[in-house]
Amino acid sequence: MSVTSEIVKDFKNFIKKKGLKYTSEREEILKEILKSKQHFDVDELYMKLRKKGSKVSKASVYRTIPLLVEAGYIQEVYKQDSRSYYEVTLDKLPHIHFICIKCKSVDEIIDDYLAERIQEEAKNKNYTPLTYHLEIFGICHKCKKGV
Amino acid sequence: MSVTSEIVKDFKNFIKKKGLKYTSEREEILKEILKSKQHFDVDELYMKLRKKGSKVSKASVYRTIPLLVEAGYIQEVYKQDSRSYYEVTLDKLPHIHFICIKCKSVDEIIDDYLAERIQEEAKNKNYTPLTYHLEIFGICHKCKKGV
DNA sequence: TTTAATCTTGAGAATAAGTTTCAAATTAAA
DNA sequence: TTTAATTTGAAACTTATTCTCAAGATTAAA
Repeated sequence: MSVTSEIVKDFKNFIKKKGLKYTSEREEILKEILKSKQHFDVDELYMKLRKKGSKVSKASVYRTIPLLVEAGYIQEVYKQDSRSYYEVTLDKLPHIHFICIKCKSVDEIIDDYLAERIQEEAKNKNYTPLTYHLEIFGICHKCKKGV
Repeated sequence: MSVTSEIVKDFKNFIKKKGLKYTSEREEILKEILKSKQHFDVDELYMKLRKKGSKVSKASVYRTIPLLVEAGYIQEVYKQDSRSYYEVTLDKLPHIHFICIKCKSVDEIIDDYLAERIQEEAKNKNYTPLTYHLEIFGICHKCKKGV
């Protein structure tokens, strides 16, 4: 069984367990998202669906995203200009973004140790952590050299 | 000379260097912000100013904030419900925010080890780190118990 | 101190992401 | 099927932030 159909099956379960109804719109949106290899926002996702001939509405996209976040398939990675960007989580750990304040480039790393420490800190505070954003603002190598 | 008047003097210099004009509105806003001991958003700041009898407009508050960020006196610390929250930078270490997605409460800690590790990671990537945002989203103790 | 050029202001209109409303359509259980 | 409950699309709504513009303030020079 493919990874995608495995996830689709799990999502159906998740929806049912919540006493909700499994609809073709929800499945379409999930499947489209699983194809994305990069960050995406609602508009991009909606446009991709429309171009494929899907009749799904933007409202449904907005309504489905929180479900997918709750189910753990996607996470919000950053906000920019009052727009939220998401990405597929899968088993990827939330990662660190380095944002250069000069050239606006975004680089990323995954630091397992840091991830663990963050989980610990959350638990010390009696929080049930779901996800996190770590953005480091600074100046990248290229800009420092004046490239 | 007090810390506040020192900053006010520096800000005036900053404004002049940029070829802008130093106005009473800009000074009022800066002074009010310097009094804040906690996170604030534009609305809170605007309300505080109005209660004191200030005639400053919300538009001016919105226009002044980017200048204060650029000058380094304040920084955006997180966004919630499409609203930005700021705090006075001074020499405070960037800290971690725990944001409860249910009750919207924000708690914070400072973790020196985490701060160091973040600096290290940045240097490994050849970045010159200036500041960072670490936001952990989850469910707080109270909400988990259903209070 | 007057002038003139430029910038900033307040008020309200505009913008745009995200949410809500509601009638019609779909789902799911009996 | 029948029926109750949920979901959908479309459009209206909400709300933070930005923009517009005429009137007022600041600045440097005369």
